[in-house]
Amino acid sequence: MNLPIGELARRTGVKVPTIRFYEQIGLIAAPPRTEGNQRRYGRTEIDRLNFIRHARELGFEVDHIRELLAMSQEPQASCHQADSIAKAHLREVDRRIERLQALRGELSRMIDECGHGRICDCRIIEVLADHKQCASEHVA
Amino acid sequence: MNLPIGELARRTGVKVPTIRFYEQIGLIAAPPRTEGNQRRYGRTEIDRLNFIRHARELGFEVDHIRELLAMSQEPQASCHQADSIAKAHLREVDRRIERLQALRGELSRMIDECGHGRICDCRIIEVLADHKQCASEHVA
DNA sequence: TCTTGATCCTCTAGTGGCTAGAGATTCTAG
DNA sequence: CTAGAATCTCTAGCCACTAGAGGATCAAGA
Repeated sequence: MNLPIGELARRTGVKVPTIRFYEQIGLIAAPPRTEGNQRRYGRTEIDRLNFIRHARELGFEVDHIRELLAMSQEPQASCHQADSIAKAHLREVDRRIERLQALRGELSRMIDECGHGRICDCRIIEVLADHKQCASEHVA
Repeated sequence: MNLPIGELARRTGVKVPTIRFYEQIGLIAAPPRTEGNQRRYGRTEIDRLNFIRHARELGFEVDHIRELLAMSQEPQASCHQADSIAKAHLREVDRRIERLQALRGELSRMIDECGHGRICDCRIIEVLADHKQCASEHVA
């Protein structure tokens, strides 16, 4: 192993400055250095970064990830905490999906109704200008 | 009209500091002031802020909103641009929904699989650590 | 051994889209 | 006229990075 930071970045899909940033905020530990002061990483860090990247992609906040990581390091602890973090997160994800789907509907209606001509006939501008009644008698 | 900033905020649902911020970044024009240097707004600003707020709620970025606003000001122009901004945005929204739904599935599987015992039996950490095969032979 | 150029280092500052707070001034209702 | 609510400007903070300057180090080839 003994990977330089660039190689770790390549293998985990986390960018070099981001890895250093994660070290700075204590999300990953400071690794050993070469004589010339360069970081060298091992298996552990690949796993840990993959964990972090995946969790970030799933929308977990850094503080949650920190908790999860801490928990994963004392396997004798109860997983009740991890479970409830995940449940809270699931609720949040459901809320987001709901909101995005409503938004999706509105957006595609906007697009459908666009007159494809001049701005003055375009519902996109119109709809955005008027929240209360998003697609009704307004052309006049 | 001649509304003070707080009243404008109340009527548009955009917070006072945010209105000032929008002025600062040039999203809305600097309004006339009273002798005592306080901002006073009219109809125009109510409309414009409603437009902005609605577009932000729909997830449009400020730069996009800027373009849309500019377009709305020359009604003889083509709405092709507005249309394509909205379409690009719709695609982005679709991507987000997709990813959130994948996440949803993973989260609920994680929760189902959590043995409610010790961390070492809990898949939450595990599933997040390993993207490729999210729920297979890994307990060992 | 030397050189080259890719990679690495630290540090500061910037991003987006606000939000919070200090400390001073102005407005308005009673 | 006065009290207190609202306003003003300004700076700094938030999150999770990202960019760039200016310099050091590493690995491979000649």
